[in-house]
Amino acid sequence: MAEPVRVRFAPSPTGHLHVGGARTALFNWLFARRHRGVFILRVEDTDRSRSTEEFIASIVEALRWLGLDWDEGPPAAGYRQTERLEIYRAHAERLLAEGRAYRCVCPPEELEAQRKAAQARGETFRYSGKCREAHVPADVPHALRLKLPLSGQTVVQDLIHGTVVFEHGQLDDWIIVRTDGSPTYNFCVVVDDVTMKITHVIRGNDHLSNTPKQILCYQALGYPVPAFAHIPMILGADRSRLSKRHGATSVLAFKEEGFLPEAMVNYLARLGWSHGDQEIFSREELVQHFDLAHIGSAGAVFDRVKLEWLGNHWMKQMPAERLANDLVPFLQRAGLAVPADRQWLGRVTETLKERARTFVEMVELGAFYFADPAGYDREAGVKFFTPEAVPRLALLLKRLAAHEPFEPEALETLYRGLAAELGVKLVDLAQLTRIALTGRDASPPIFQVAALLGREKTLARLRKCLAVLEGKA
RNA sequence: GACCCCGUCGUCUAGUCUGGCCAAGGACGCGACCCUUUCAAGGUCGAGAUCGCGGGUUCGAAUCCCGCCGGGGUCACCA
Repeated sequence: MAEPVRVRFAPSPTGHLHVGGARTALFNWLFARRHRGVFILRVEDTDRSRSTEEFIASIVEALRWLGLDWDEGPPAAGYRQTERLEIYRAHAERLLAEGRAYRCVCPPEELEAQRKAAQARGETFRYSGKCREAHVPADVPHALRLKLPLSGQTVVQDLIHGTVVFEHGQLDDWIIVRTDGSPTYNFCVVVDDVTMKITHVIRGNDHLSNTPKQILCYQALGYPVPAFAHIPMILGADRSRLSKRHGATSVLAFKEEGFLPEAMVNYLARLGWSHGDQEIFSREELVQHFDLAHIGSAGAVFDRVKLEWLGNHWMKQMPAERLANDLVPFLQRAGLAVPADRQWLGRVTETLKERARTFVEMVELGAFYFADPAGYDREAGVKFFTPEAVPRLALLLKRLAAHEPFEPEALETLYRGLAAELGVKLVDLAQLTRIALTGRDASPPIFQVAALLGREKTLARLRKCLAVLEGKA
């Protein structure tokens, strides 16, 4: 048996979890679960000015919602970079002692000037190496730079992109510790991944360019280099990196909209990864089939419409109890009374799930179950509130008052009989009833609606409608 | 600008490593029809890709090689 797989997701809490980060987390999680390995959550909060507790809580909430549980990480201590400063300091000191790093006192303003000059000349700025052999004494304020080889190349064996070669001439002695003593991101990542014994670094493609610098750091430290897999980025419709201007990108925003986490996970997994022609995956199937080999190498455009399709698909799969349960907060938010009868609510969701992609839509489509319609859809009224509507409603009221049982099948029999009797089509009676009961000309099957509403409410709404029509006449 | 990555229907993709089964398959979306008490859902059919472009190698290339073009990413004492 090979060494156990250990992977991590390392967000920096400077914002909410966005879909790109969520997919990175998902791929790591799937890889860990697939190989019975360990999934670690690590918080990269070294940027104290932008990192907040609120964002950490938000990211945790998003991961929980998606069902991506971690084996190691917060709230346990030791998984936040701000708690690990001593570890970075020790590693930096060792590099310095072993001559793999050196003190640098070049003033930032001077470097900035050189950067501008290089840019003007059309070149990439690289640190001159001025302090490399300067032997700066420890008692003057200094930054620490990693000493890189001047020639040769570093090869990244990427599990997705294959062999990627970087010339050392393109790299420079980068800063691992700032003048204020704080470690830099690239250095922390290496030290963390090494000390947490990470075996596979699965992260966004935007980090591929940083990888040779990091590999050189592993080597300077004398540690084995983990395997790398740089997954392509998620793009907006214009094929540039997905951002807020492309619309909702926060995972929690999709939760608020009422998407099922199953749909989100299914969608995200299929965005960039594939398993033949299969589109629908349960969490278990994903764990069973996921592999890095079938992650594509091209960026993928985020397609909300396809997510919505999956939203509807998973709604249809979900058992009534689960739907009833999950719908409650959305009812509350819409200001609708939450019915005490959960079983009744379950039956209501059964009639709604075919046409809803999210819980917000479900509430919107089924509001009439929980409150009397506020009015009647204008266009529907024009079409169905004809002169014949009044006598028809009156007749329906009369027949419905004593009809037994008040259930879909019996109601349909009654309606069909009445339609034949009046010489009209069923649809005429059905639509009239639909508008009276729901306020609109589109709803779940009307006999089910009536049965669910019960005789009392059904009659009351028909009566109300009749009154309105007579008042108008 | 330099370096790196990427390039199959509008979108997600199968196929590319191990050339022929691909005059390119599936899915979302779109159109039509069927079903039907409405709307959805479902079913059937259809439009939609000269596999970024140009050369080569080969009996044969989406698949191998070279060049070009296009898009994206990275170049901080940010993460």
